[in-house]
Amino acid sequence: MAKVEFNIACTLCEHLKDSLFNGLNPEDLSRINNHKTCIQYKKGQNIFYEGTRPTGLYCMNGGKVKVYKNNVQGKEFIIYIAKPGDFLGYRALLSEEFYQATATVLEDAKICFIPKESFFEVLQKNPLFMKRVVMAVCHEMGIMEEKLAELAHKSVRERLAANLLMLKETYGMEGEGSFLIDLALSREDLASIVGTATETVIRLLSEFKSEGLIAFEGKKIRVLEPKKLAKQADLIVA
Amino acid sequence: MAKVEFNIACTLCEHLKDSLFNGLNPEDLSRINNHKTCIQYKKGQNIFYEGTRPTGLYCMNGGKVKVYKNNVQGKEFIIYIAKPGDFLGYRALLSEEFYQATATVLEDAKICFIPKESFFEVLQKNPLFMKRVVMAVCHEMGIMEEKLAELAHKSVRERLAANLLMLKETYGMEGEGSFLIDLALSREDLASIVGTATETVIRLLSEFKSEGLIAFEGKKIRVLEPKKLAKQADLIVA
DNA sequence: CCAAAAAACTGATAAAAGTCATCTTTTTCG
DNA sequence: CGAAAAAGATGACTTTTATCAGTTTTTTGG
Repeated sequence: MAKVEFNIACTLCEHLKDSLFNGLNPEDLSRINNHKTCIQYKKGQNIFYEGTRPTGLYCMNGGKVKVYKNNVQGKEFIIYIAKPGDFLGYRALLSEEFYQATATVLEDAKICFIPKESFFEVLQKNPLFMKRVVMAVCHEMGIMEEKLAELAHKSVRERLAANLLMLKETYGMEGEGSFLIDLALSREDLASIVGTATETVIRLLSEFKSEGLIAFEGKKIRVLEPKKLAKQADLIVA
Repeated sequence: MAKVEFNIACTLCEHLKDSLFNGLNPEDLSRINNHKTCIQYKKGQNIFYEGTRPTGLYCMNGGKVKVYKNNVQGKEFIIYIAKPGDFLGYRALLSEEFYQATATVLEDAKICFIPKESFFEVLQKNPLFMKRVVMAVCHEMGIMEEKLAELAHKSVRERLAANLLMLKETYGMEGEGSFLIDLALSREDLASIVGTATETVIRLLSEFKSEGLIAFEGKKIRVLEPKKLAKQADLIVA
């Protein structure tokens, strides 16, 4: 499958406002812009692989990408789902390690690649940008700590509810007093997010559905009762 | 309980070499040194609390500290155990958020507090130090990703084995062809590291003991067979 | 040093969730 | 379009692990 290039100036990128590049001075932004390569990926294609060395930064311009680790038996655990505006693969780049996870396209994506040198150059001569990157990394780390504690002590039912709410926050489109999670996620992928078996997710989803908390809309899930779902997630021992 | 101060110059600190402050130029190190307050803590005392705002950075000079989150039912999940040379509470400081975890002394500790302003000043005027901090944060994040995947897909037995090996790597003292984990950890704390119930840890530890993989030495654990323990951890479907 | 508290341990039981087998529905692609 | 593959769904069963209740051992502090 040949790689299809596209091109769009960073200054004209509709997702610049959601990205860490937002606020960069014109000079630095043009440095990024002049060195980037933009590629269109199809669903199922890989962006990078666990165990390989990063050579630059990926910046999402369109689509959705899952970042996941494979365990010995080949079971996936999804660490993150990237959306337009997000950086991809910056953790390993900044710690100068190999990728610890693999990135695969969930929904056809447009992704810009910025070579390591250009990114580091801008990072080094722009303390404010550096500060914003550090803040973002540390914020991400807080989310991970939260996830760890959740994984350690919550039931699968609670984790599924919590993750549906999280997906609603990030990908939710409001309408008809409810929220459509705008992400075509297979049951298997949802299981890899929650950290459970596919069958268990299927069963719990249909429970949530019959309890009127969610509805299915094609491949997508509509959250009908966020508050009731939050009760399911919170483990409130009333 | 009155706080007991102590004082030691950063330049003379025996743990400087293990710390991120290592390699700092004399001027910057003396700035840190001149603004720090060093306090001795007893076992059980708290360093900081979840939900409060960080006002500076803690740098460990002695002892051990657990950093953990409490869930709704009061169950702990231990995110990290800090040892001399480690920074404490820098994540929330750098992301300018509230602490998301609580820090409590496990073994009597000596800890230096560096006010936010001094730390940020050195950070801003010293790009190399900034880079090292960023690398450390991103490395930490990689460890968390690993832990997440482990928690999601490994059994308690495997996780216990993996965590014993991890503790051996960090706190292990070689001797008699085996490694003593130099950390007086209660069964409850070990359960909070593994993410399981105390009773389960007790049962599995005595299994490992009767299988000759570990031995008990007072409150501490000696790893007798790291390789066999690794097999238990790895989930090798032979 | 001794009583009380905390930690460690043990056994029984129940609940949660994984696995396996099978079937149906949907999607993909030649 | 239609066959094959993939995804979704359901039921039966097993395993793991949490929970509860109770006992023993160790630690702590007056």
